[in-house]
Amino acid sequence: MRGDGKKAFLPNDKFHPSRYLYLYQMETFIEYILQFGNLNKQQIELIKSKGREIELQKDELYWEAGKTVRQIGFLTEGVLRVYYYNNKGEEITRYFIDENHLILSGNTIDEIYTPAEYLSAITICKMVVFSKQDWKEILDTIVGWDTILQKIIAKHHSEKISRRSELIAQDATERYLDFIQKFPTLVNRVPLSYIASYLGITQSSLSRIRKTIR
Amino acid sequence: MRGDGKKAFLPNDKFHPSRYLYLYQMETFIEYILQFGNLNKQQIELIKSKGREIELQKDELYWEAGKTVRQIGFLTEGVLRVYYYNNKGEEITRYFIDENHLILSGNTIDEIYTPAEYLSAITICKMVVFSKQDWKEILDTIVGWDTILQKIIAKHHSEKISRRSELIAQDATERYLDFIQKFPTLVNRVPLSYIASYLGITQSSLSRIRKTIR
DNA sequence: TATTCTTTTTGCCAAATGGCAAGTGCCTTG
DNA sequence: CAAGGCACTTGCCATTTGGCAAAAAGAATA
Repeated sequence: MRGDGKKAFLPNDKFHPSRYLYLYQMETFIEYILQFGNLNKQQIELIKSKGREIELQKDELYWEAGKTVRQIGFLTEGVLRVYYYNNKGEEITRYFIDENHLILSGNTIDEIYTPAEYLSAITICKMVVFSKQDWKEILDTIVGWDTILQKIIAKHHSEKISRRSELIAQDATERYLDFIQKFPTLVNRVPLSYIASYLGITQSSLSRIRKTIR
Repeated sequence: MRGDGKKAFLPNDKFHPSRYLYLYQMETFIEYILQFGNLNKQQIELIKSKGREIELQKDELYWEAGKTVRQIGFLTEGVLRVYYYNNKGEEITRYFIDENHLILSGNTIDEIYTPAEYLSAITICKMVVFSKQDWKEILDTIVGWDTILQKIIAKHHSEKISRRSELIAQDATERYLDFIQKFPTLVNRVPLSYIASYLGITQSSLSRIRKTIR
């Protein structure tokens, strides 16, 4: 899968697959960042030196409500979901996070961030993570980094708002059609019940709706 | 109303009511900003020198879909609403903006921002506005201004997201109860039809719901 | 105060969605 | 291959919400 059989690696080689894999995730992150602003080689090296790759297993928690978040993460593979419990104790999916999204705890670096919600992996996820400290160092070192961040945040922001508010004006069928149009890559990877709670309908209704569509 | 009859002003006096009114709006803005970070006198003066007060009449547009936004605004009095038209041509209220909120067109300064939605005044509104150019000058001059902004943006962001996503998991009655709890100051100032479209229900349903509640 | 315009409430009925529980299909595990 | 566990589907019926149009209530204006 990774490397596509182009090269054979020997263990302990500095190009050992695991190392290569690491670079691959990081490369994706850099590529993403460069969409929002330019960075020179030195700056890119700094970022690379600070990032660390992690993998989350299915259903593994990345955030937990009430527990301090100490990392900034970038998702390169997999799907996460953010959810909370409403006053009836039901688990409600607030939104999904798919590939190539930054996960900025609370958006500000110097503050301690304690989410009121949970963030867990729907599928196996691969991420690049930075400690808050390293992230702050990047922020202090790279001129223009904050501008890049602001752009990314603004983009995420408007995405989320518009997705959400359009949902509410639609009936259940329209919501689902909208969902598969906006998240074509998620439909087949995310359990029905999560999609249903995201759309604000019951799982059985969604199942029926799905039947009428095809 | 303003000034509360404490003083009598003479026309052309530098303390003439209109001048005083101006300062009052600006004062509110400064006060708001200071919640998010410190500024020295000189910095405050710079901001004051750049801001301009405007008043919007009822139903007057502040943004128009497809038209470039050239201002940053801060609402000190009144209520605005952001709305768009769905594919059935219905007007959907995306959210309300009440007192003490910054209206940052697209969040980034140097870009041209062309909204896809409308922003208009529900009541008479008083605002402090800055041209993008002046705003940029403030940004370039005041160290830490961007940090303050980021905090404000982050706050607005999480407010909006959580308000929206909680709505979708509730039935119509809960949505309304939630609304009056979260926007106690709006309920009596905003026409029923706007609230209904914000909550994703019809006006007549909302009217019926309101009857059952009290 | 009468007139008109706008906003909100209602009645009636249809359509959409929920609740619950059982059924089906698929995958895992022994 | 059998047994159990999930995830999804379905049936049946209750409840909620919508659609439409008319009535009522409030506001604005002359």
